[in-house]
Amino acid sequence: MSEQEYLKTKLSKALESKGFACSGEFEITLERPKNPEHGDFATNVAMLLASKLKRSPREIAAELLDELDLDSKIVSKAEIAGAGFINFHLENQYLGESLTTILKELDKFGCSDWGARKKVQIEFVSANPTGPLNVVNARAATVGDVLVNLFNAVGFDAKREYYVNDAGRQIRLLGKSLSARYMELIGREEPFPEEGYHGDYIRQLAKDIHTEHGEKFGSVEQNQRWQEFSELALEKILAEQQQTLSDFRVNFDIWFRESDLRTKNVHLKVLETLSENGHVYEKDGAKWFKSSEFGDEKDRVLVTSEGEPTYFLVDISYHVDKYQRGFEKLFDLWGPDHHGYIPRMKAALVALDYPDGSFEVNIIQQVNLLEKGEVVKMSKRAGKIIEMKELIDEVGVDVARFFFVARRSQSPLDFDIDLAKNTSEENPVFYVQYAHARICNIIKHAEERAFKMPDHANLNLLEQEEELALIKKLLEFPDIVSKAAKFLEPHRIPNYLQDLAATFHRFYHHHRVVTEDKALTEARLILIKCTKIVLANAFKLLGISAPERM
RNA sequence: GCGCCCGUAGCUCAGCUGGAUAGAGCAACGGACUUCUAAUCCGUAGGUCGUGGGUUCAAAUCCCUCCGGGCGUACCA
Repeated sequence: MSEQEYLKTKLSKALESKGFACSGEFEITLERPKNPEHGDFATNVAMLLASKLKRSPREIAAELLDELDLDSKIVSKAEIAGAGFINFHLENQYLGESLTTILKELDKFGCSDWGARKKVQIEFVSANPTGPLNVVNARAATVGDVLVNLFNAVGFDAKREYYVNDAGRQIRLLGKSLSARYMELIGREEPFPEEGYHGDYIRQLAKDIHTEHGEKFGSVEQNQRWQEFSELALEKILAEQQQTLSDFRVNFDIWFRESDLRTKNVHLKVLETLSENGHVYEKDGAKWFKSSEFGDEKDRVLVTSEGEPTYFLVDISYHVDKYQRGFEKLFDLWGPDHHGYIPRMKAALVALDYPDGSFEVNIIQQVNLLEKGEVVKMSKRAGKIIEMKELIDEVGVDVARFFFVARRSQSPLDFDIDLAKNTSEENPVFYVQYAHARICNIIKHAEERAFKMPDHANLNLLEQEEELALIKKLLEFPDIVSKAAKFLEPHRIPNYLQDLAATFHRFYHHHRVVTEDKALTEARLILIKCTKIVLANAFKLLGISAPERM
């Protein structure tokens, strides 16, 4: 049992036996006070009860305190403070011994099981296969990947999925664009499609195909050529995207193809179900979904007057398919340009009787690249776009991942390229990685002095302020992981890492690990080993490396 | 017009879902290498938490007004 659970149990028992509140009536909150003088944990229950019981909070706190019956081996001091807080101070000896939990759990330290193996899925990036991935895709890739790591760490069975929009109008346009470029290459005119894809990568693709296949497509009938070029372009661009993502250490469990839904007519079945339930009507030759009855601001078209299923309809069927594959909870990460799309998708899934709240969307906000303090203006027309691949080649995977996940994903991110490339003290990534490298070096140094890493030591010797601060910081880790997962806020991990690294560096500068004092050396070796474990576990969640030396 | 996101130190951002004196990093200034790596540490300075109201023992946090910035608002995907 963690010290938090211990305190909560004791508190709720005391509340009941005093008749202040029944168990489950409200949640007992324990917080970690900012000010160390306020102890390691504090609770405000007495203040919350004051108005209900019509008594002074401090009076209530005093009675609770009498009733608590705390183990003095765990809690050294419990006192009333301020307006009616109860502050708990943990016993140093207990703190030291709790390090053994970390030694025992190793790479499992920080994990929990509240997910109960529930199947969840995160769909992210899902960029159109009509061009290279951009920097927002890179941000989404990082956030999604880390979220899955977090979910799995807290006991869910979480999967990464990428939706490939390999059907519909855009793919036809892609084929036509490529065809026009190809024909141009072999000296034959073919008008470039309106709203076609102008990027240089299309020209490059045309060249590749020309080198590979020569002029053979020149004689193919136009519709046939468009079709073949659509497929060729799609597969090549998709392969490129997959390569970029895997170089970025993001590995999807499933690449789901929209065309699979279409060939199996899954979307038509969904249309049928919605119709049967009376959620569909016809107007102006189109079929509409009554999404406004489920919280959307207006109704939406499912099938156009020309008989084309809309992207929306197919997307609904995609989400239905996810449920049918056994996922109980669906998370989508979408770009900022799609947030208006959320209400209608939620509406559709509720209309189909999937539990409200089982589908959630997080918007990944835009990325502003900064160079020399200036925003790098990007424009598709001018062909000035920084691709995901370029950015990563430039700054490195570790740095890019850390930067992308270090901010709340619903806020726009300023990505300072100069800072990211900076391999000095200003770069927070090196700051945290350096802590790990430094520990490895100390351990190596200890071994050279014939100190083997001990299995156990007298951890009561760890009583210096910086040692205790470090231990407490380490013990916070499971809580940080849980909350990062619970609130879908992966940025808590980088924040914590910087905090932990700072606490460690401070300890390092105040105390030597390897000294003549054998017992103390052993205790401190265990302390830094635990620090190393927690750092490595956090790095693993973020998908960045834990360097042994720098 | 309507909807969503954002507004906290010069800059980039945290702030534990309502708690105690609002915190980091960078930039600035002053110190610390004969030591287990100075990619580090110690210290100084820096704030009307956009504005005005409300809710209460308590508001950066919750509700409303307004101001400013970004994005969206298709029988497109």
